[in-house]
Amino acid sequence: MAKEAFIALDYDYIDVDDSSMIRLWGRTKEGKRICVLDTTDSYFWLIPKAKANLEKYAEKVKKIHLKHAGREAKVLDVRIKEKNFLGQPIKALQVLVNNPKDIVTIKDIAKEFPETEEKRETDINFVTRYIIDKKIIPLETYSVEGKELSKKELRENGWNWNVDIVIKAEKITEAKWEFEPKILAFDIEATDFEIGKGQILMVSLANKHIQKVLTWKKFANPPKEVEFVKNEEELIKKFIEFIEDYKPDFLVGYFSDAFDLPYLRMRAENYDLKLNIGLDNKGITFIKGAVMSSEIRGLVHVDLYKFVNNIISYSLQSETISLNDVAKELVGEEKIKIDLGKINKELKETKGKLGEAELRRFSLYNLQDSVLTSKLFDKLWPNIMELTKFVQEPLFEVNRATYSNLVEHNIIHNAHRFNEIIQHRPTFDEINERKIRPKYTGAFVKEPIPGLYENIAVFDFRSFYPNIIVSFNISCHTINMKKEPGDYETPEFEFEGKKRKFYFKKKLGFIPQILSELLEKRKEVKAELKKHRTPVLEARDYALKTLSNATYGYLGFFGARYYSLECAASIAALARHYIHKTIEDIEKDGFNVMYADTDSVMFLFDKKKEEALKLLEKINKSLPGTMELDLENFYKKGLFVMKRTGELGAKKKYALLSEKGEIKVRGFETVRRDRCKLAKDTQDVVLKSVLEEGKPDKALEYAQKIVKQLRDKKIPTEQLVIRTQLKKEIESYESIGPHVAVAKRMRELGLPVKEGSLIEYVITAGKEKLIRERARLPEEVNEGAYDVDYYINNQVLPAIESIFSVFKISMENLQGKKQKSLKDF
DNA sequence: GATCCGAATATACC
DNA sequence: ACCGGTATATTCGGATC
Repeated sequence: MAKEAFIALDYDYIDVDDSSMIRLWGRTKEGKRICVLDTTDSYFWLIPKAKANLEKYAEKVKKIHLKHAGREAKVLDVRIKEKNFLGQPIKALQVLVNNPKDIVTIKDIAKEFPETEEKRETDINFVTRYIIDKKIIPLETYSVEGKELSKKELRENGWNWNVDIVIKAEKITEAKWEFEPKILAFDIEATDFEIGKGQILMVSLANKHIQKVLTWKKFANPPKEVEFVKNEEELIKKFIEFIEDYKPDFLVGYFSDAFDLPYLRMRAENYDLKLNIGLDNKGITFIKGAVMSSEIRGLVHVDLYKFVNNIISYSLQSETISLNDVAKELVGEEKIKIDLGKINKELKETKGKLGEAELRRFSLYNLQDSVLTSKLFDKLWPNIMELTKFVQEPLFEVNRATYSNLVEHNIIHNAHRFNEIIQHRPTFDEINERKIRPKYTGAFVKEPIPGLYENIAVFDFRSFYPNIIVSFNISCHTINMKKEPGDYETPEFEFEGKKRKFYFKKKLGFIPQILSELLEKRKEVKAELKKHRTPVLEARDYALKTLSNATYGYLGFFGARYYSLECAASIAALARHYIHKTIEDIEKDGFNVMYADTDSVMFLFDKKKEEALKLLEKINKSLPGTMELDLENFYKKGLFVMKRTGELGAKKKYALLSEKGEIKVRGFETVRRDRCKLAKDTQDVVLKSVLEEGKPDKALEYAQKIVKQLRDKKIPTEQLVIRTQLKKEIESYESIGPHVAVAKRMRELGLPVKEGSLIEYVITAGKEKLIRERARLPEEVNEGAYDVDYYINNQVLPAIESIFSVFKISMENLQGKKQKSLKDF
């Protein structure tokens, strides 16, 4: 009997005889690479029609067997069990089969039986099934006891795996030990951005201890990290060798799912090389979906870009999620600046002959990318780890998961605690039906009256939507269309053209319960965080916040297993009800509520802080369930402006000055990335001088100075660059805006533009009427060639006009008076 | 040909 | 296709005078 403390980093399953075996790929406490073999039942559920004779039905199902895919597909056993489904207790058949791959064929036969109402859990991956039933959770540490397979036994089975030890598990128990992941970050440089064209010039590898660049482009005085190889083929061989020798747990890249690994594969194929860097000796699996994934068995491929894009980006300040911007914000370091376009052009024009200095810099650039990726991994590892442990799906999946995936995984991995049969993934037809349903009414936003205010209090609901779900027990399992005694109810609201109410049973549903546990855990973590802040605790808090906040959106998402537009609409209706009630309560106490958006209210507290706090307490006493209103902050000043069109106050646009002197800007051009720097900076100065000093006149002088500088062409072009993202394929635009026109130009120039690219352009002066006809790439713009009028009238003035109009300073009517209009400068 | 207005588009707020 | 609705602002592009 062998015994090893180990951690499961990766999971898969293989056919053994007629059934399937789970492989847990991981690391032992001593640092050996391990593969643990284990088994679990493979099954799905049949939900019978009400009149079905269960015993007879079970006997019939039990007899299903057929030859399929070179195997005997058969039902091993059928068990009649008491289960819950959609909140109702039912009797269901658990159909155990010998191989999970046969579930599809067997369920198709069982589906035709007259007794069959529904089939469920046929779309649960066998790895997920294993994790649910055996509770061997990814990234948790265990101890395994079992039989170690000898080299001979492995050979006999044809199991040529690149691990130190293979154990057939007999017993797996929890065991606490510290795991430090051994990672290797990598990055390639190639002559072309497009996969299928060009070749690989360099590969860099890095972690805390290693910095290495492999290249066949030789040059004098190379940095010490650079190792020259003969040619591209040798480069790929060395890369494979290095990984084989170093034996990392994770191979980490940035955008490597869709670039580095597919590129490497393509070039390796060119030399008949196999990228056998996985532990199963099977190379890399490329999973083509809407976005490509590259999976290496046992050596988990982490693509940090996916994680940042799906999960982290919403909490970042960065305007893009490029490695440069993200690393700058999260690890305080940037990429080495080189002109990749120029290098690629030179490579093409001189058939690959770059200057020595350029190559040296290029190699350092390549290395820095791996170094940044490695550091970014260290920073994000607690987040990835906490989410993985919490939702209990393998690291590879969590790395690439979206919010809805995470919410759903969390539900799936908890359903068994409630004896629930898991709802199926929606079919193509169901998705299409859901997509065409009309939108429901969402949150309430109160229109502010434009002006500069003093002494503002802000209250907001703590985790508003999650707490509504919990307090009103909202889920597709608990919803009632007609009121039953004791039901919770929504206010009356318009839903799909009718005035109506929805009702929710008192008996706690399992989704609200999972959510309430989540909120409870977050409370504990928050309390813990008050005592001591650690990266792991912060990451745990972020994971819990992410999951709880995404639950409401998940319910209204057409791809969700537990989709319910009625529930999502009910949550929104309750949110509207409680924000209105809060506004009324505050107004009843004599305060002036000037603004509200979704879960927050702003009102003039008139220097009566204590009274405001007392009111907060009073409101809280009247709130049901776990709902709670918090004091967000007190502010010294707040500015609200008018919409550009119409005489209404603009929603979602304000600036506040806190008592500590910090300015909080929302919605203004200052915080928008599709405005030029000059407009944003000018607005920022104007906002600051209005809020901090209360001096609009001084701000006006500043604005006038900027306008004059513009007219005199003293503003550097870089301040006038407008950045707009290409959100679709270039050809699919109906309306060609400036950024689309520029993207087309870039494509003609051979520059890399694709969906998602941030297009930079400057508007130049000229006779052409349309703006897009005068939009140019920044590098195309000669000094002073920019269109002064455009930047004054379309960029700078719109950003400040609305602020000045609060102080009755008009841009037009100032002509002839003591002060001059901005347009005169 | 100038002008008006809705549609298309991007981005932010919560 | 990969969580929801609410909201502002800009530019295009076609209709209208």
